This record gives sequence, C-alpha cells and structure tokens, in this order.
Amino acid sequence: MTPSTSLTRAWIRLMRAQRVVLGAIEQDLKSAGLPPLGWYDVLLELSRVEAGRLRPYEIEDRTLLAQPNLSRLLDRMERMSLVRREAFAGDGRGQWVVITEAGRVMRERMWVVYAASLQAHVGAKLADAEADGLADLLAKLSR
Amino acid sequence: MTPSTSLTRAWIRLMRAQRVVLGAIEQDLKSAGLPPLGWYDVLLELSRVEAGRLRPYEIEDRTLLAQPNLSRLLDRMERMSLVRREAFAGDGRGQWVVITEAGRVMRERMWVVYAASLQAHVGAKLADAEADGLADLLAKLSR
DNA sequence: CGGATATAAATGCAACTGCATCTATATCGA
DNA sequence: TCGATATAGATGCAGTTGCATTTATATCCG
Repeated sequence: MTPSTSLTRAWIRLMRAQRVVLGAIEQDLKSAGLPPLGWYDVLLELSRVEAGRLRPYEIEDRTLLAQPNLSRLLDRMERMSLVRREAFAGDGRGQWVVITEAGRVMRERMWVVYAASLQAHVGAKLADAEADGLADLLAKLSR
Repeated sequence: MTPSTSLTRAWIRLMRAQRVVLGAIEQDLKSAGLPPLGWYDVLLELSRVEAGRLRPYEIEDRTLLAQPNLSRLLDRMERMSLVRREAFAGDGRGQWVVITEAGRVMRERMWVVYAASLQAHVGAKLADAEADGLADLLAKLSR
C-alpha cells in the first residue's frame, strides 16, 4: 500500500507550498498591523451575504473553522467591534453574527494587503493558465 | 494590484486541499494511537542520514520548523525515547540529535499508517500523471 | 404531555505555536 | 588578548488550537 513517488512528492510539495505562502501572507498582514487571515475569512463570508449576517454554524461550514475556535474568534472580533452578536428570533439557542461598518472597513484594508501579498507570492510565480491547472488538480483533492 | 480570479481560486483551493488532507492524515495517525506528523518528519530526516544524527539547526532547515518549536518537540520526543541528545565535540554550544532504535521502529509504524492514509486521501483522487503535474506547479510556488 | 434525544453555542483545559529573550560559547577585529 | 558581536539552543509567556464537556433550548415520540 505504499504510495507512488509521484504521489508522495506532490503531497510534500503541497505541504511546503502552503506553509511557505501562508507564512509570507501572514507576515505581510502582521507587518501592516492587521489581524491574521482567519479574521479575513469570517469578514468576507459576512460581507458576501446581503444582510451582512450569518449564523455561527453557517460560518463554520464555509470556513472549515472548528466550532469552539470560531466561538472564540468571534469573541475577539466582537471585542474589536468588527462584528456584533444578535439574538436569533425563532430559536433561542441561535444567534446572528452581524458585520459592523468597522468590520467592512477592516475587510477592505486587509484585502489591499492580502491581494498584494497574493500577487507577490503566488501571482508572480504562476501564469494564469498554470493557476487554472493547479486549481483543477487541487479541486480533486477536497472532494 | 488585484490578483486574477484564476490566481485567487488556486490559492483558496490550495489552502482548502492542504487543510482537508492534512486533517484526515492527522486523524488517521491519532486513531492509530500514533504521534502527529511533525514527529514523523523529524524521525525521517534522522533516519535518512547514515549516522542517524543531525544538529538541531540541520533539522530546522529540512523541516521548516521554527527553532523554539523544534527544541520543545525534541524534548517531547526525547521523553518518549525516540531520540537522544548528545554533546557535540568541537562546539560547546552545539549538540547531536540521535535517533534511537525505538525511534526507527516508531518511524516505520507511522509510515504504515501515513502511507495508507496518503493513498486513501490523495492517491485515490489523483492519477500518477496528475500528481506529477501538481508537483511541478507547486514547486514553482516554494521558489 | 413529558422524558429521551438532538442541536446551537460556550467553556475548561492541555498541547502547541510564535515571538522575544536569555544563556553559553565562538568568532572577529582593534 | 580582550571587548563587541554572532551563533546554538533553551526558556517564558501570550495567543491559538483541538477536544471533551457543559448549558440552554428544540424536537421527537410513546
């Protein structure tokens, strides 16, 4: 049941590439005095939906964050006034997570840095056609 | 400076694929009662070299582990008798990290599970030629 | 209706990471 | 040779993650 060398090599490079690029991006965000990428993911999901609000479990599904981690991430974001929690009428257990105006502003500020960083660390190394090929191959892995 | 959609899509899928596959592999190791993947990486590097020993900074270079993290990982591995630290003659600041027989056995036990997991979570989804293509594209990113 | 079960989210705790700092030893240059 | 600087590795601490458990509310079924 030993995987082929092709396979092993691809996996090792996947780990390495992700680590290198993610590290570089996080570093760029930190240098700009901005919060880590996880915050961006949450803000993006919230700003994508019309009402600017989602249930925590919906955010979970979209971001692959584990429930307790999301709960505490929301605590931190709420402390920074980027989101606010509101009661969910109709189910006493539930709540809405609502993005604030400050949250929208933060998402945009983060995107400026994130986009430049992506361009520098990925875009500069991959032509568009290559990126498409990569995306297709990677898509097979998450399914 | 906005990255193309191709680029963004590739990056998001890279993050997702790595998270999904790594999560599955770690889960398989844990289910088998084995330590996490980081331990494997260290054991592998040590077992690869003829004398079965490396300086900590050499392990760092090969695994991308941060120095303080490696230092403590070695503590844990030493507690489990998988490696042992020895003085490095010729530089009083340095040391050797030596893999023990138990360490070699552990590496092999981990590889059995790791290999099966890789096969299941990557191999089953990617033909060899695709894996080669993926590896080539990913190689461009770490450079 | 009322007890068993399920679901939404929070909390406690241990392990791990990143980061800054510290200690000890080496090296370099006046 | 000696003080300044660099390097190897360890340690302290705060922030984060994973995992198990808890709390509160819903739902389901006899």
